[in-house]
Amino acid sequence: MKIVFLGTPDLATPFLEALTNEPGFEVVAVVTQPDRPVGRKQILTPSPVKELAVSKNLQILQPEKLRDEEVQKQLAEIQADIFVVVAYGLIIPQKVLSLPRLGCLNVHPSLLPKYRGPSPIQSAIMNGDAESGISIMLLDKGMDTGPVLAQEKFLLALDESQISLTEKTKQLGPELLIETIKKYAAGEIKPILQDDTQAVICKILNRESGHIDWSHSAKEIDRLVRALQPWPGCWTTFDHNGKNLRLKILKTKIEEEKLVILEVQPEGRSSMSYEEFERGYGKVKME
RNA sequence: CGCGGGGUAGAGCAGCCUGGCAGCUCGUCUGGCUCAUAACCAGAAGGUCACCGGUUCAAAUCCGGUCCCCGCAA
Repeated sequence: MKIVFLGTPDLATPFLEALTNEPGFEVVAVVTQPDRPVGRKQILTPSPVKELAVSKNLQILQPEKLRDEEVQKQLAEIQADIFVVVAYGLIIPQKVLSLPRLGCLNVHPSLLPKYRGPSPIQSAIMNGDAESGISIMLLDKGMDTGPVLAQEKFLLALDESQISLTEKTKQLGPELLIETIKKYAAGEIKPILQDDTQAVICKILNRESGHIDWSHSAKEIDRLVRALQPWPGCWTTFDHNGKNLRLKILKTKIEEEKLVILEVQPEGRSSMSYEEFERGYGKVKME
């Protein structure tokens, strides 16, 4: 089976890894976002998926847009049986979706139709859900609206974080994906349409999403911190010798219904425990 | 050359603007108090003020350069 893989961040790499290791599967091309300038020095950096693809000597495509006709022609010539999309991050036009014989399969880290959209992992934690999961679905023209082929459900830990939930997805997802592709290709799966009335749509996150509103409850703030770490991260500001500085809140916990701040990082400084912070900066008013 | 903050005792910070004894909170060590303690009291050790050069009677502080860490932005 000839597969084209579309993905970009670290989350996508174990899926590509699993596909390349599976006997009978052949990843004939990898599509990932163009190298982006990263960090303070704006160094042009390849995506994690690209790095993996390079190490496996796979053909790589990095179009700025999939709307580009030249790219579409290239993808058509590959004559893939199926496209697999994991956190690609760019819109895939209808024309491209209809290229492969078996369609375009997507891994989405939530129990669709819950958390359609770009921040399913963070949303599940932010909302304090007791369970979440992974869905394998067929892409159609809507955003995460296509029929579902398989789902795996699991419980969330009380201190579940974006990091741990992402890790869970990386551990459980690839196997589910491989199984699903096999069964689907064999005609053993009947795609189940999503119940649009149950759909929950999550928003794209940005820096401001992590700006802590101290009028919120301790539990809400704790969940926000767990959901947004490491990106976009939670922060507040405080006054230090007349300067208003930003303070990243890296780690918190709930103790006796109260919010306990465990680890912070002041602007211009490295991360430190809250005890250390308080020793040096004194009691500060966060706003 | 995208914008900005920082490097001072083991940790976290002040001091720099306006040059003049190296400070604070905590930790460590010693002794005391206590049934006991992370508490309290008394005392002590611990510093190449990132590095290199310049100015000066005198530099953590002013000037120039180098290295390293970080926030914003992307």
